[in-house]
Amino acid sequence: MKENTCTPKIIQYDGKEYICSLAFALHLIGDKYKSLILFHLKDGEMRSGELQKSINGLSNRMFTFSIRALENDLLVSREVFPEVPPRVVYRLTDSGKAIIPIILELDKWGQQFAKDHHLYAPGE
Amino acid sequence: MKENTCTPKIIQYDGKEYICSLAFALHLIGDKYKSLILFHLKDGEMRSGELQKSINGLSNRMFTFSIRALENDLLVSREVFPEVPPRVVYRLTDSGKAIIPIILELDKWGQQFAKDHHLYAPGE
DNA sequence: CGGCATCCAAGCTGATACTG
DNA sequence: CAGTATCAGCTTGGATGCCG
Repeated sequence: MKENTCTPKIIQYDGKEYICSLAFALHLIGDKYKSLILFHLKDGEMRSGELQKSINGLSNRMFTFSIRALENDLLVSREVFPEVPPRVVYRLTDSGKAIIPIILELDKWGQQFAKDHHLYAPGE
Repeated sequence: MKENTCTPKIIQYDGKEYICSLAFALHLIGDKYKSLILFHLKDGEMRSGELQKSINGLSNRMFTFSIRALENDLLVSREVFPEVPPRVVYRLTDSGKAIIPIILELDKWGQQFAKDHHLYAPGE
């Protein structure tokens, strides 16, 4: 096997192979909306609709898709209350909580980069 | 504007809009191969072919595409030596170096997750 | 209210062949 | 050696409509 990949251990998950833990981590949270969803759950549980609306430009389809993946990957847990109308609440699991500091760092880095390169929209 | 996005400041870059610095950061490094490339440059400059071969499964087309984007985003710099055959060397810029610790954290998190959930391929 | 299914357009990606 | 061009298949993601 190749010795010069980041962490040269093959990870098998959900029928796919990842060449290293970094590639795997990116699969888990690197999608367009996944880390945004995790970010918004950092302060505690949220209702489904509330969570979806909190992310600008997130369609219902992609929200369902992303939150299912996060749930399946055990980063988020889902609780359904048997009421009418139905109520669904999402919260972070321990693995999900563990990644929040990294996401915050990434956010900070993005801020710094945007500041350094003057990318903030005028008037914002 | 929405108040409840992660860092509620619109970033404009390269003709696109990002709802927050986290979404922007993920655009810069969240692709399948970009952070792997950055990771492999962390210990110093590398030649083009050497860098490409260091990443398992990276086609020439995607390597060119990714490294061009990283260069355009000022995370990587490129130096061409006027020789025959040609020699091209890539290295991290300061912005690129600044993100390495975050990538390392992400890698570590992925390792931990894989360990916790027994995802490492047998015999690896 | 929560969320699934279908359709379809747009973008991504690998294979291959080619240039300086 | 480094990089580009073209094409075809797959994936992504939004819009819409429907169900419990």
